[in-house]
Amino acid sequence: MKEKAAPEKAVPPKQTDMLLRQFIGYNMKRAYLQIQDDMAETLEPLGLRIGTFSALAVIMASPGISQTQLSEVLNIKRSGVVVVVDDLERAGAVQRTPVQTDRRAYALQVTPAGKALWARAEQAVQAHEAALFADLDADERRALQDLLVRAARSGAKHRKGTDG
Amino acid sequence: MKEKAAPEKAVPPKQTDMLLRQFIGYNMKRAYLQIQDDMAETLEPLGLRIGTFSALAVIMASPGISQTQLSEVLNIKRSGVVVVVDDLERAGAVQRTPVQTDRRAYALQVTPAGKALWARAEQAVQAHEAALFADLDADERRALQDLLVRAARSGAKHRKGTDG
DNA sequence: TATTGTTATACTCTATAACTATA
DNA sequence: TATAGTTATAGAGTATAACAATA
Repeated sequence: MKEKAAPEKAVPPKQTDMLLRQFIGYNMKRAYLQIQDDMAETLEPLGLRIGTFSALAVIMASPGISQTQLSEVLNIKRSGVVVVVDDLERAGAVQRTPVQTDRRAYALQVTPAGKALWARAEQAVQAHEAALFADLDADERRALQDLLVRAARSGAKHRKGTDG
Repeated sequence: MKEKAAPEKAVPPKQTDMLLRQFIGYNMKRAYLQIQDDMAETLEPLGLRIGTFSALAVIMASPGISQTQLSEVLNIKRSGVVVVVDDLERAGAVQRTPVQTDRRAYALQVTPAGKALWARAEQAVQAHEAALFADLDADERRALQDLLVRAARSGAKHRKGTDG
């Protein structure tokens, strides 16, 4: 199926991305893309995407949050939040409830159905990650978590562009 | 400018993504997105994007590589490689040279100008990462690198979808 | 028949800008 | 005038599908 008399093999495959392996950004991207598709597949049977899963988690943890606040936590624009919340509302998982003190804003709430959905989704993703990172033991996973959080924090602090 | 009498503060900001922090995927995404924009800004004055930077690195390390091979290393489709190579060729950084043994294929080569460009880009990104991850010491950066590589490898091994 | 590179097209995610209704 | 949510639109990145030239 792929044995065509080995017609050159000009490239030793182990070294092709040698120059990229030195960069944290490259390894981070590889690792993330590796799990992204799998994650989407895990959530699909629950009617969730990565974006709606994340939003649901945040509203679970912060009932009454506004869409603008949600956009800040998720690091996306308010216009993007609309689509995500529309999706969750259509699925019956969250509700836009009026805010008495500010009639422009909505307080987002997770419905009972949404809470049940979250419980299932959280468990599915936990199982998914346990399987995906089976080659790392608990200590290593903790270490990775810690380093990722600190790397993100360090990155945020030393950015050149906006908000230094 | 943003002090409107603190009109509820319904959400304690430290806990909003509490339920997401448990997931490696979430922390990986956060960390990666944190550096992605900065990376793009670092490369822009050199006329490179993350995609063309990566391709240039691979062709540097593997002169004569074909576009199909490049697509495998970069984990993108052949149709996507065309755009990237077009871009690098237009910039005078790489060349499509004919392959005598297979007239369908091109052997990709980095031009002298491309090699000079790579040297500058590599240095710029090294400096960029050194600044961005200043809060991690050398040991911690090595540990992060190692864990990311192993996480990606573990992920690739345990995927459910294609190629188990 | 299968493969290389190519084109055309579509889809996802996100950003920008303009609008409305409130404040 | 500024802000919350909304809409329309556009861009980047990548995917799929079909094609010509070659194997």
